[in-house]
Amino acid sequence: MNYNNEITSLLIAKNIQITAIRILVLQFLVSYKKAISLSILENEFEFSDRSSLYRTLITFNEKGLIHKINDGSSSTKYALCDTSCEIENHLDLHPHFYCEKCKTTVCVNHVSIPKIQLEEFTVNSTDIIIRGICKDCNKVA
Amino acid sequence: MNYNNEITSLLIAKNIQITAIRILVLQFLVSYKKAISLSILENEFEFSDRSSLYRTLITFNEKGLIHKINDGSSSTKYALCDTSCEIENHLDLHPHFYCEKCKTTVCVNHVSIPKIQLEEFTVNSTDIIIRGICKDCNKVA
DNA sequence: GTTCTTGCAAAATATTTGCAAGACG
DNA sequence: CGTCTTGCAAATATTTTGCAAGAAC
Repeated sequence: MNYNNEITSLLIAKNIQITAIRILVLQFLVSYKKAISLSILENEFEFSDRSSLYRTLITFNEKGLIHKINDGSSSTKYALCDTSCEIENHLDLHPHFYCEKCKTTVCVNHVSIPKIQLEEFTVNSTDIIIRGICKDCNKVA
Repeated sequence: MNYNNEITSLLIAKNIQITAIRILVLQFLVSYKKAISLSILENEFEFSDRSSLYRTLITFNEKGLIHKINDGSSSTKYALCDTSCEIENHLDLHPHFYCEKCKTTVCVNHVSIPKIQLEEFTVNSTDIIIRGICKDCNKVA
């Protein structure tokens, strides 16, 4: 395919073959600003199929374009990785914020994860979920 | 019921009505040392029913006897609260460690959660999951 | 006897896979 | 043509609920 823009460049950079649904999902991810779940994608792309969207997420995650987030809600979420995120060292380096009111999750890119060392364990990574009320929901209340 | 020991005392302290299955589940929780999921309880108590065990966990959680943990595995886990944990202020005050090899989760009681403040958000609580390899699995490897 | 708890069945939700058809290089 | 991707269907896993019977107070 020969359709050049930032989106396709991102895919190429991560060595992901370009397809229509992948472009659309990535466009959506970039514009949505918040973490997405499979069910959000299902609603957004009703013309497509759950399993295709699911496999799109799997692929993006495997190739290091997005990362997986467990925010404590019933569904797994995904968000775009930092540009600094390499596939060889594919870790979330920032906490995530979960709004208990609107149920959305965002990356907190400007805070870094403190490295907690534990004597008894080998530590590979650390995930932080911060819960509370987001700016928009605070306004409403 | 009139069956006095540490287990029933714990239930009474948390204002939980004493029943047979609740005693057994709590005994198991105390001795197991690790976080448990519903499916672990189902295997342990085959004579009982999933929904009863599920509702036991719900009750324990609501009454502040256990807390819920999302360790990134496919199932929700639960662990005994610190004795200091009050129902009015029922938060996990410690990180959890998830072993990527044996898939078990434990409380890291001797480390406390750093209080991360965010300008844009109202912060209610913070959950930390540390991933890696536990002591026992390190020995084997 | 009223309230709370349990067991059974089933629903609801979320995640995952097999397979054949289609698109891409 | 061979490989990768998609759509459809269905399986699996997990969580949750309705309801009636039973236990506790």
